[in-house]
Amino acid sequence: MPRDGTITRTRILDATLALAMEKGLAATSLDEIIAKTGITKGAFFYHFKNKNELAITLVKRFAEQDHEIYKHATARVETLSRDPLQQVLLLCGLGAELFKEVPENPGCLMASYCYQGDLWSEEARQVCEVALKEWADWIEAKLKQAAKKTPPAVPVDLRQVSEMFQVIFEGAFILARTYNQPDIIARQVLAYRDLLEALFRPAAKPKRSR
Amino acid sequence: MPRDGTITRTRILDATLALAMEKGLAATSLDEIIAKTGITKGAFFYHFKNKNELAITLVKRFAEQDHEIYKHATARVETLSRDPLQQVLLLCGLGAELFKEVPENPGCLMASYCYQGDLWSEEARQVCEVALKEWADWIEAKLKQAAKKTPPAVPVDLRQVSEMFQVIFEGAFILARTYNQPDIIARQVLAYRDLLEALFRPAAKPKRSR
DNA sequence: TTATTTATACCGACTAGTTGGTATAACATG
DNA sequence: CATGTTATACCAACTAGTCGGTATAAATAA
Repeated sequence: MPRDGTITRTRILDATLALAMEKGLAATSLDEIIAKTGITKGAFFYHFKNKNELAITLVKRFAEQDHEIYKHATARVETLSRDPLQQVLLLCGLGAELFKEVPENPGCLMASYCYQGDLWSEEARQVCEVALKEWADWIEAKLKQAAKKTPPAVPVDLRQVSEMFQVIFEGAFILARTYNQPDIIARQVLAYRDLLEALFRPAAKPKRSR
Repeated sequence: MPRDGTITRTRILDATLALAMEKGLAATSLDEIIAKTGITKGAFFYHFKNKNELAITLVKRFAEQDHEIYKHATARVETLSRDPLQQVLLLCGLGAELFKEVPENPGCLMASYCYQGDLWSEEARQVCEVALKEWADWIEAKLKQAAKKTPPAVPVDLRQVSEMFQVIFEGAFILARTYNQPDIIARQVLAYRDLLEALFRPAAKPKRSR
């Protein structure tokens, strides 16, 4: 056996991810990827049959890592509290913490893909959809439980409120880049948490009840 | 005066906007833009000295149009209600309406730029920042007025809550593309509106007050 | 133990086509 | 005719992708 090729493969993916976050994968040439990885054309095309396969492999890995975070985070908050609403609020806190000490160039590969038609194949789309859905599903289930105990202060579509979790992240990434303020991500997630808390506040007692 | 060149100029910008939304400007070649506009290289380079100037001109025009919508929408809701909170809630309703009958490929040029480093010049960034800020400023002012009348149900950073308006849009665009459901944009804005309403609900009366 | 085979992993020059951009001439219109 | 507008022809640099060949190291055979 020659030396382990999965190392090179991983290095290619890492380099590509960094470049994709910074300038978009569509605008990144293979030559740049190759240079950053420190390999040659030949090596690259040994591991990936073309740029598109690289794109899909990369987003799949991204989705897998997201899934790991999902599993870890939900498990964690479920041990920290038994109350479903508290679990969701804790999840937000955890999410904010993740972006407190901020990565170099915060952003989402999926978002970057979906504004670059070349990469936005149906296959890539589905990978992203599945990755996003599991978060919303979990949150929705929790909020529905919470709503049984404490009815929301106003009538709302809890599915939308759940999906908003990711809407916040995706939107905050963009504002963080536009304002050049990475900490906006954590702040937005915390604001979302506060709004959830307000939603599930015990309602104001009317004049007299029952 | 020879024939009017501003028509061609506008046609170039329109064609470019459509392509940029669909596949990203970085991945769009000048040849495609030229073909879609129905002109030639010579005409193009008469109007724009290079692709980058086109990019900046385009985002500036986008920001101007955004500004027009801002002026129109805020003026409208300010006539519809005298209550600042209601004005914000109405603005959300208006925003949702705008995306009810949905444009071809909903999305935000600014978001598309900020994931494509080539285009993301400091100049472009500032144009976007100004465009985004005016919305947040207006909403923040209104919410602060509202907070005087009715203190928020939980302590929140009203600046973040205001900026969330755009966070919702930007994030919803991405989810709309990922889920292939354009109506998610209107739904998210409405959910945001509902959360705001919950936040400014009169607080539950404690055992006894004053 | 040593030589040979075999499969994986990698190299770097090459190609066919595309890219953004230029030079220059033709055309339109006041 | 003068100016603003558009067309044609072209280029150098870069693009993704190919191809013949090499290095490595484990498995096998002598």
